[in-house]
Amino acid sequence: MSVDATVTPESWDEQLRESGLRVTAGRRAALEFLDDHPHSSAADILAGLSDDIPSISAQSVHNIVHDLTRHELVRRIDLPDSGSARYETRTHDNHHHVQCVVCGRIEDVDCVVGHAPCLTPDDVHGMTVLTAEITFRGVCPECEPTLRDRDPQY
Amino acid sequence: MSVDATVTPESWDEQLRESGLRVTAGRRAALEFLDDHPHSSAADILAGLSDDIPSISAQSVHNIVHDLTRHELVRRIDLPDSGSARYETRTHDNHHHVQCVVCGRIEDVDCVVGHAPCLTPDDVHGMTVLTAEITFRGVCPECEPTLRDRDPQY
DNA sequence: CTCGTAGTTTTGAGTTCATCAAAATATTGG
DNA sequence: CCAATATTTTGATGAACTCAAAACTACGAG
Repeated sequence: MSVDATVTPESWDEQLRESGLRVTAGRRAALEFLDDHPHSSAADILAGLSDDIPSISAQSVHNIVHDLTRHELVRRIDLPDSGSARYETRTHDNHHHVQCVVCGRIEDVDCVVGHAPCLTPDDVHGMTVLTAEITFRGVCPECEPTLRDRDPQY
Repeated sequence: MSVDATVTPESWDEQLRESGLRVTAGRRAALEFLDDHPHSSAADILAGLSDDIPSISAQSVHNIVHDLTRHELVRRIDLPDSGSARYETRTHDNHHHVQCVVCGRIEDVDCVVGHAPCLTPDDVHGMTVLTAEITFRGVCPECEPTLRDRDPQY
């Protein structure tokens, strides 16, 4: 499967250059793939890029997402029961996520209250809060019947 | 190092039995240790229990925290840059966490707004939301000087 | 346009965290 | 105290990610 070309490919090149990163086929392809497939794991990215770039290696993908994360071109997400870290291209809009506890499916949720970091807790033990990441956990429509079979109380 | 005995040890036994779990030395010790050392990793627990229970193995610790998590006697936390999953005994009060992005230190934060799940997002893609977990990320007082040295903009 | 340098990718090995399976052991109801 | 079964232990296995050095490539200088 190849990536959708409707997203202007040049914009990634510009963003890479603006971050002081060199433009390589792997980085461009990873950004395009993540834009089309948000919440992908490193393994997902490797599988998605292997057709276009047969030489790509798992380590390269790890290097790429690591570098892109450090320069905030992608955002890394760590969730329970997901096996591995996920990545997405939406980096500066302070959105959040819903995760189905049954199938693990992840979807975006727009900022809940006001502006980033969205919430102002009382006692943060003297820490300077930079961001607030919210993960809603629940059950998606497709999984509710499954859950009801196992646990009629729901 | 041994655990603090001010927390009634019997209460853990009761909670284990109420959950249909057998009372074993490992489970009791793990609960006591986690109560004194919240946000511990499996490795932390293993190290903390080895003095009292020399025969304990890493696999036993994984079994224990897995079983206790399933029965909601402990809660598992997955955070970025923490290396491994963390566990804590506060399970039913819907509290949240602050994490220092420099040293990784984790502290508790009490529920921010109203009742659990604290927040009601607009579009959750049809999912039934059960919980909302908030992770604040920031810099703790001890690390701010360090950060200023590296990045004078802060 | 060519070359050189420094940033990237690749190759290969290694580490950590966690899971699976089966044998040994311990808990608890009877 | 015994038996049934849950739990721990032992050992093997796997997945995700990191580390290090060699091969390669982007891109600016000349």
